[in-house]
Order: sequence, then C-alpha cells, then structure tokens
Amino acid sequence: MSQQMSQQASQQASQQASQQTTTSRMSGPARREQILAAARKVFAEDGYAASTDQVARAAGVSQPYVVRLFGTKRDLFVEAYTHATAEVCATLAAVPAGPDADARMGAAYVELLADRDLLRLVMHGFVAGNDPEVGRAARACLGEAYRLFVERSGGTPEQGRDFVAMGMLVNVLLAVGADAHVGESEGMDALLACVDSSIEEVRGA
Amino acid sequence: MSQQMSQQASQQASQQASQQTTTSRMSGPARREQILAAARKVFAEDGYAASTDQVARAAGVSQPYVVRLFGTKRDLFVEAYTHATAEVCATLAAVPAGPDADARMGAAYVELLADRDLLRLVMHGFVAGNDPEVGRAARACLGEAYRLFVERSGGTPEQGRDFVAMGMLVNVLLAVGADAHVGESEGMDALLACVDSSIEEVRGA
DNA sequence: CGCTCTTGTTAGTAATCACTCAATGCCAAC
DNA sequence: GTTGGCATTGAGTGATTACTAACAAGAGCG
Repeated sequence: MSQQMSQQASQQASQQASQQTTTSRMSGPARREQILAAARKVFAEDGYAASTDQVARAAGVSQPYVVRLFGTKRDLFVEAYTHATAEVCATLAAVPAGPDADARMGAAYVELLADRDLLRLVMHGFVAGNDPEVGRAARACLGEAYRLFVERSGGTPEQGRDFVAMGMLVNVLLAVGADAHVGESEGMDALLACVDSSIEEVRGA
Repeated sequence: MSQQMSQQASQQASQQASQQTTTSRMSGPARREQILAAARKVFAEDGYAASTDQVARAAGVSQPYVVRLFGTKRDLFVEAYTHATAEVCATLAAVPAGPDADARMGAAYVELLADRDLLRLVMHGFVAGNDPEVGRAARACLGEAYRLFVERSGGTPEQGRDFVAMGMLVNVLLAVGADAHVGESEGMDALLACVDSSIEEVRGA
C-alpha cells in the first residue's frame, strides 16, 4: 500500500521542502527543529512506517544526518510524537476556567483541527501504542484532555468522557478522509453533517 | 520500534500457531481461511507494517505460499480488513429495532470488545486510510454504524453521532492499552473508570 | 501404474531499510 | 593563517522486505 502512495507523497514533500529550505549551513539546534518539523509532516502522512530518508528529503538534508542528530528513527518518532501530544495538551490547558469553559474547550480543539498534520500524527501514535514510550505519551495526552476538561468546565465525568469521545470521532473522521469523500455513503454523509454542525456551533460560541 | 517488539510477538504467534496447525495437507479454501485468520491477528498487532513472513509463520505456512494465495500483501491486508469491518457492521445490523434498541446496540458493540484483535485491526485501518480501498472500507463501516444506530433506535442524529464517538473512544483506549496501565495517570484512570461504568451499565441492560 | 491438478516448498532477486564510517568543507579563535 | 571543532555528506553494510521461479509431493482417476 505504501509503495506508490508514499513515493509520490515524499516526492511532493521533498519538492515543497527543497523550495523552502535554506541549503546553506545552519546552527545545530535550528537544523534539529527544522528536521523535527519535517518529521512531524512525514510521520503524520505515513506513520511510523515512513522512512528516515523521507524525513531527510522533506527537510532538505542527507539521511545520515537525521539519524546522527536523533540517534535512532524510533527516537525521532518519539520526540516528534511527544511534541505533538504536548502541543495538544498545551492548547487545552490554555483555556481558562469560568462560565462556558466547556464550549471554549471545544473551540480550542476545533482550532487544532486547522493543523491536519498534528492530529494525524497523534492518531498514528494511538495505534503505534505497542511501543512503550509512544503508548505512554498517548495515554498521558488522553488523560490530560479529560482531566483538563473536567477541571476547567466543572462538568461531570460523563461530560468529560463525551468531550474526549467527540475528539476521537473527529480525529478518526479526519484520518479516514471523510471530508474528502462526501457523497460516497449516505450514513457517512449524515454523520459528517451532524459533526460539522456541532463544530460550527462551538466555533460560533 | 517494531524491531524488538514484533520479533518476539511473531515468535509467540508462530509457536502458538504451530501447535494448533495441522501440518498435513489442507484444502485450498480452508488454508485460505486459516491464513486470513492469522493475518487478522498479526495485522491487528502491528498494522500494515507487519510482514507477510509474520503472517506465514503465524499460519504455519511458508511465506511464498501466502503471497501466492493472496497475490499481494496489500490484497491480503485489504481482504482481512474488509472482513473485519463487515463483521462489525454485521454485528450491529443483527440488532433488531424496537424499544431500548439504543442500549442493545451499545451492548452489541461491547460484545465485540471481547475480540481485541478485531477492533485493533479496524483501528489500524483508520490510520492506513491513505490506501484508497482501506479508506473506503473504513468510511463505509463508520457510516453504516451511524446509519444503523439511527435507524434501529429511532434516535436523533446527535445520539447517533454520540454512539459512534463513544465507540471510537473505546477503540482508542483499547489501542493505547489504557486498561493495562492503570495507575499511570490520574486523568486516564478517571476517564477509564467513567467509560468502564458506562460499559457495565449497558451490559446489564 | 501413469497422468494431471492442486498443494506446498526451497532457493533466489532486486529493492529498501536503518545505521556506520570516513571524509570534506566551513567558521571562528588564537 | 593555521588549527580545531562543527555541520554535513557520499559511500557502504548487513538485515529485511515483497515477490518470483522452479521444483517436489500427495491425491484422485483412467
């Protein structure tokens, strides 16, 4: 499955990266962050199955250099993944408590939807959970999302559960490309319409 | 990540399969189904990244034979995946309409929880959705689950959405091994307790 | 027994993988 | 202006990959 798809995907990524990449010399930490950004994009697309070569081409660097900077492909993935989950948690944690905090939490998550790569990467970590460190980060992110919602909104456990569940539904719909295949199945169309209206509702609040 | 883990995992699978495998000659379709069952287990563990060799060892067959019978690793994955999604849909479709149909739909899904491999495989398909055929099967399954719930229970679109969302939450919690890591994060513990009580509630109904 | 079809294997191939090694240029400090 | 450290690469290695080709063996049938 990943042969044709990831080939052309990485070609696209390499093209668009080589345009924006300064081929000249960079400082170590700066290059590290650039590679991490590329890794986030590539891993979001193909998950852990993406190769370090794809990441290197997306960053405009040679492949040995990315493993030199990060030690191991697994280390790179774990670092990119923990960054992503931390970003999600930070966004939710930035919502202050108070009246209508539940709606503002929902709006904060909807804001995250703009960055498709972020949520796709988080999703990939959910199924790559047999790696102990990835699994721990994934569980921590889910638990924090629940805890923050209940704490900030003062809602019941059931409301917290529903908040996280709704987030997972949106994640999955995004991952399977539901928005890009409207008109394929009537059930999916109706589900998508219902979720979309909820998103618009929370966005307006 | 998958190196050490999948190695020992496939060794376990091969051992337990070689015990239950009739090494003698089998009929073609029977062997096909046996390999499909093995593929379901292996793909549930490691996703599409699992090798045909792992599947072959789990089935107690040589590796070239599994690609001979199924043509391509991708074909094998797609067939195993469509079988899994069809099983989920069939289970939900078996719930008759009537009063308390919503609770019975929930109970039917909880029944599916007993087969961890099934839901883990379905989850893997959700993130492998860049493959067109896998993505289509995943979207069809989600759409059908929603449609069936609304049709059988006569509920509102919002209730249907919440049903599917709850299913996704349970899937994710299962995939990240939340039940196997209790006591790690207080937020996750509270979330898991809330979901568990909901499951027990629907199980009793 | 012989003939043939299906079941199954061993041996092999080309590609890709993560990762290593040794080297090369660049920049700043002395 | 030479020295030394940092950024970066090309070339290579061994392992694993999906997949192929050719061949062995068993079962039904005349």
